[in-house]
Amino acid sequence: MSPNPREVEEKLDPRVKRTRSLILQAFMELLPEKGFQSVSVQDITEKAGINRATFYAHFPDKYALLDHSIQQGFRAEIEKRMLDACHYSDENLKTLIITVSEFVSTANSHCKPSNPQFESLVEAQVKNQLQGLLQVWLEQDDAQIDAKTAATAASWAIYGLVLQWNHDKNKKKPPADKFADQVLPLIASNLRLAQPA
Amino acid sequence: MSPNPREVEEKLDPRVKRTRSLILQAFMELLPEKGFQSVSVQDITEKAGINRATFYAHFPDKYALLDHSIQQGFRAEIEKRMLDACHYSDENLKTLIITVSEFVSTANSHCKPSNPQFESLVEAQVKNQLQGLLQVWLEQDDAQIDAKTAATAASWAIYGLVLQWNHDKNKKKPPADKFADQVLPLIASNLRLAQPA
DNA sequence: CGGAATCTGTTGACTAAGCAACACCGGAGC
DNA sequence: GCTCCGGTGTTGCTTAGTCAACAGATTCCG
Repeated sequence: MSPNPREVEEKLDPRVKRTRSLILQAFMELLPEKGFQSVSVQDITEKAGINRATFYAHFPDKYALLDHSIQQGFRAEIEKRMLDACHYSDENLKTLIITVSEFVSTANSHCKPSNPQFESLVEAQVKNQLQGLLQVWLEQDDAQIDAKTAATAASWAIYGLVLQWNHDKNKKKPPADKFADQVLPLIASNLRLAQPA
Repeated sequence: MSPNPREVEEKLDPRVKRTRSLILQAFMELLPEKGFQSVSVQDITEKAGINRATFYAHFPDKYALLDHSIQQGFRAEIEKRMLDACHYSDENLKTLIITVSEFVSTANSHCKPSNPQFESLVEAQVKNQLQGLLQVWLEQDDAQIDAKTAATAASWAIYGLVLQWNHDKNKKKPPADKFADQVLPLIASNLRLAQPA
């Protein structure tokens, strides 16, 4: 058998766990103070107290590290609110939208000056996880439209709306939960097509 | 050339630095919550996230670890108050006495229930460093009594007085700097014999 | 008492991390 | 143009840390 995914997360060499967390932590501290572009692999390894070669044993480059960080960060937010392992409901959908809104908002504030590579990685990761999550929510029953299609549409819709909301600088940008209330009917009607008849 | 002592402290393998600090930190957190006797090597390595064998690569046993911890702790206090690298004066001597008082006091409070092995290690370490420090203070000039003798006497005197002071439970135990003022003349007169004529 | 359980030190084989050196690239500055 | 400099990936060799297993020692409890 190839290594079990659940094992990979928990029972791995303590050195590896340490090193990864040192890299992640150093990276997170450097991001706000230097911006993504100007933080170098050297900066990270220096702050983490590890050798530069060790970094490359874990990540191909700093972009992969960013990718991984976003993935972990968003996943953590999802799990914190127990949105994984639950079913579809308007209530849960609203919480999900709020989560995305806040995540995108704080993520962008972590990386100044704002950087297209950064933002597109956030977008890709978040949409991807959204899509997977929604699909699980819908997959439990048969329906008019298949779960994957509905999940894809909804994840793009949510992310697009959040982007627009987030770019409402200063003026009239409502708090995340007000925003969620506004867009909820739109997304919900979309998803109900994939709910049991 | 054998490895320079100054290099040993700074330019050593990052893994070694990490591991030692993990051990120290775990130990310090465990001491107050379990007491020295009931802290096992397993507890320490578990909390530090290292392998038990790795512990034994750094310290022969938990007593050696305690010894090292006390040494580091006291040295840090001395350096914080810049008592190393300075000369003899009543002012400096008073600060030194206060430092010892506070160190012994907080050290004992860190280890409950109080333990004879613990206390005797504190005593040995502190007296040893005291002796060395005082000797350096006195060594700068000729005098009636040689520096080593005076330093030894003074370090024992200081430690003995501090112990007595520290065992004045609750009642009438003055703060460290009042205590220092009381005993200062005693120690000072002792040391002045080793001062330049 | 006796044995079950737990902690201790120690060993040898394996793996991750460190280090130094390399070629390579892209920009800054003369 | 040119070099110089700083960052990037990559390599092979060394060293620290991990793991599992071992034989004592100690404690605990029926």
